[in-house]
Amino acid sequence: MITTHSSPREPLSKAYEAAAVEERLYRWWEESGFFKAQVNPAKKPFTIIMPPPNVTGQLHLGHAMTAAIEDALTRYHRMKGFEALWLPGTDHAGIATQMVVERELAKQGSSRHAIGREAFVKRVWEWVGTYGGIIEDQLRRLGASCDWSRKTFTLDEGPSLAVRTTFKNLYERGLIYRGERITNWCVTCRTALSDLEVDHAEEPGALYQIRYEFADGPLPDGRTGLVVATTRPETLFGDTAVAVHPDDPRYEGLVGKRVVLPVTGKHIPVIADEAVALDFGTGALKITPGHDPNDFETGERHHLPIVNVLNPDGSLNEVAGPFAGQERLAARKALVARLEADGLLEGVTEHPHSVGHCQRSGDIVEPIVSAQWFVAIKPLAERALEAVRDGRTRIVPERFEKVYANWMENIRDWCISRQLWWGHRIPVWYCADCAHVTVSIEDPAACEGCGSAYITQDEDVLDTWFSSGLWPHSTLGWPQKTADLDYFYPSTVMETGYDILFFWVARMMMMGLENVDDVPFQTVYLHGLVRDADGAKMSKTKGNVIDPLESIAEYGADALRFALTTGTTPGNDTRLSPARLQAARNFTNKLWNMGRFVLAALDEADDLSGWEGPGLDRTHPEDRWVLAKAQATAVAVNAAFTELQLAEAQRVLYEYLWSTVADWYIELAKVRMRAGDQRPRKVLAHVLERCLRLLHPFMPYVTEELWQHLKDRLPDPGDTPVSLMLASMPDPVGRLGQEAVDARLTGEAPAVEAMETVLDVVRSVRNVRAEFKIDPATPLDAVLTVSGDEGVLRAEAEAIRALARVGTLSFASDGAQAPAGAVKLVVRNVAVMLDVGAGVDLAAERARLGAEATETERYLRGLAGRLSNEQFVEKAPAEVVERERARLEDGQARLERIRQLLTELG
RNA sequence: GGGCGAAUAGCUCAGCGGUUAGAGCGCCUGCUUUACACGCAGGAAGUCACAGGUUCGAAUCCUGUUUCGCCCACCA
Repeated sequence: MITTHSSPREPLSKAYEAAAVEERLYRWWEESGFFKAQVNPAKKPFTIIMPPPNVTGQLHLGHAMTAAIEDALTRYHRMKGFEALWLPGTDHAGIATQMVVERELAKQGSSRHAIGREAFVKRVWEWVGTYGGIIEDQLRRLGASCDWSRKTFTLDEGPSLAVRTTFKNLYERGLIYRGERITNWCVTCRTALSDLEVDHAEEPGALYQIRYEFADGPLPDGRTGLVVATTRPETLFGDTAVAVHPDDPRYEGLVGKRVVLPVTGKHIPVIADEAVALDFGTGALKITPGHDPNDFETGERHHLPIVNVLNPDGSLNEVAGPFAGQERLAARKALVARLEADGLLEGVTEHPHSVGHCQRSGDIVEPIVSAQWFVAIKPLAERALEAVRDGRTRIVPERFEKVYANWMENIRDWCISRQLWWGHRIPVWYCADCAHVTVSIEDPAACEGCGSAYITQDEDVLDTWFSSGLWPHSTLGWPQKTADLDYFYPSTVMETGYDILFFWVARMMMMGLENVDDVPFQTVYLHGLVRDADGAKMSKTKGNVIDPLESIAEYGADALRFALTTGTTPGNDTRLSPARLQAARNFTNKLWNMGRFVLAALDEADDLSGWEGPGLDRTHPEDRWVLAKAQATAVAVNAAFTELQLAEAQRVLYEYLWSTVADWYIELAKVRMRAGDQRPRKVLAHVLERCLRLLHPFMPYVTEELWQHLKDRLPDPGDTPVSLMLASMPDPVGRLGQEAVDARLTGEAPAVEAMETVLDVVRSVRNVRAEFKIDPATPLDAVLTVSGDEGVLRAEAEAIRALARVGTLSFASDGAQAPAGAVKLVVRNVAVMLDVGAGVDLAAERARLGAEATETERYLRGLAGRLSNEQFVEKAPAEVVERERARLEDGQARLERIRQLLTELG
């Protein structure tokens, strides 16, 4: 038996204790099946496919950010009546996971090669079995309401079938091909990489000028050779030509000559190619088709041979002669020394340049030529580009649509084969007898071409992102035509960090359109990176990492979620500091204590007659005021959700709850409740309950816990299911229409305005008290002079007296007069005369009021100027003009009051 | 070499065409006020980077400049 809350009448702890609430509630939610979604034609679907974290990963703030946003969206739409599916999963993360297990093996003095492929893969599965579930439980701690019954792993049967089906389809359409191409090679990971997996960084380097001697001896002008410039001298063993620009006068007549490759004595031709820059280096370019993408193309144009100089581990191979076996950077040093000794090194200049590094290992990436599998991506990219251009998929923030388009327009074929053992093995079999290539979804027993049984499967696995790219449809059952796919696809929102826009989002767009013939999601929401308090990227080596689990333990999951998603905007990085976590924690505590107060108020009520009656008594100005603002808050929160402005939704709720309800309404209610008025108890319960619903998507735990205590004691029970997460979202727009919400049209504007005046009067008295350093306990007598209706001020007299500590409050209209030494100030249309006892400096008073008059005059001049401007009155919306007129009137009334006081002062 | 973002109170950031520009933190002055010191009340603090322009109206839109940051790109 799971208890939903800490027992109805047990006193609540003075401070909110997240740890006492979170685990219990989560277990209850999950075991009750509240997170589950199913095909339901009666409802509209709302789908988010969770970006699958690495299966061996640990929760970091990026995940926490993702979870906070996606859970808020999911819970909100669930409460809005959508069939909300948030589908979790994990990614096998090829290189990352394999490296982790390889490191383990290395510690034991073993290696994957020592134990062999089968044993190694088994070992990784064991690892996944042990550590694979950790991140799921960490997501649970955040309160993630995802449907765990649908949890998927990229290597599961379904996604694997999707991978093989996609591979075969693309192969048959000619969009997947195998080719000898130049690709990025990581010598640490010993695998090819896609262009995206290479990070470029500007680094100090050197440009070596090396003389290649003419094979036929010196020229008539005395030159003995050509000088080439290179940053990677060790690749010279792979040079198969030297290229000059055809119009370069320095090298006129040299094309066709042969030069001698240093060390090896090999002869290579001088060729002419327009791609050579005249103004860089020496104008003579060594061509190494095996180790430079540009040279590879030049080589193709000139039919040059390709020479590979590197072993897979980054050491030089046998073509390097005496340098064979040396690691590439060591070889570089040794070769430079040798060239110098041979008198072939013409010079060395400093040359900072961009160097590619493997995203995973950090090692310098080497371009090499090898047989790899590629996706001919252009046709897929065109459709993906079109889908964003025509708005079928929208990217938030919009500026990333340009980034996306730019990448899609310049996309290059995608190298998808990896020389790893952990991943989806490429579904290709080579025949030993007929050389036929069999591509098959099922493991074939024989060659498709000749029936030979001597077939062997391709050794490589696919890029992890290949399976990730299928995620939005492979998790829903594709390639089967499932009801899930039909109902939940395309997903509503894809929410993830902007750093994987190309890696993942772009690939999902292409693959989704290709496989399902529809976009994978309607909206892409990109959040920024979480940085430390100083704006630095968090990293273990810097030691500035905030561990989300520690934050949850210290501040609570609600606080962490709130801190991560408040005061931030999509696509912009955000800084998280303990200060922000504290502020969020304080808010949860504030809410908790408001709840405690309201619950106590309900307990203490000695007469709640009419409690069950329909709706609330809305006659009292305080109640009308707080209810009108509650309504406006609900409207604003719903509007913010529509625009995916989660920070705004939370800001509005924070402000309403703290600044309106806690700071004022509760204090006002106390006054009336002490006098025996029961109505505020109902209003409090109602308002708090509405806010708990609105806030629940962001702070699921504290809101649910309070709601459980509150739900059976509501004045207007209406819709009270067993859990807050199943309750409906207050949405006045939906029910009443936008116009009806507008305070002016509902007739609430006068009540709201009048109450604001009351609050200002209270503030002004407090202000004077502080200014004159009057003890807070000393009551001050006050006289009010009101221009206009003073009904609300009279109705609120007790409130003013209590909150402002006024002794006798009287009205000038009753003939009351302030004593000669009273401090006089003007609040809106009210003059407040405060008896502060003896000793008011008349001159200072005159100066203060004079300054106020001047300021008000300046303000009024601005307004009057605007209103006397024909253009303004003509062109500005009537609403704006009207508002300015009203302001002018109010301001004039105020100015009059000030002037009158000045006259009285003499 | 292209592209993007940021520049608003001491700090971190909202606001992105219509009040005399806001919040949190920090700062100053007071408070054991029976929900909360994770709190309450009051206060100080901003030529919204700079220069032009569009507009009845600009922190907000446009152009340029400066300073940071990021992304993309095969310059040996």
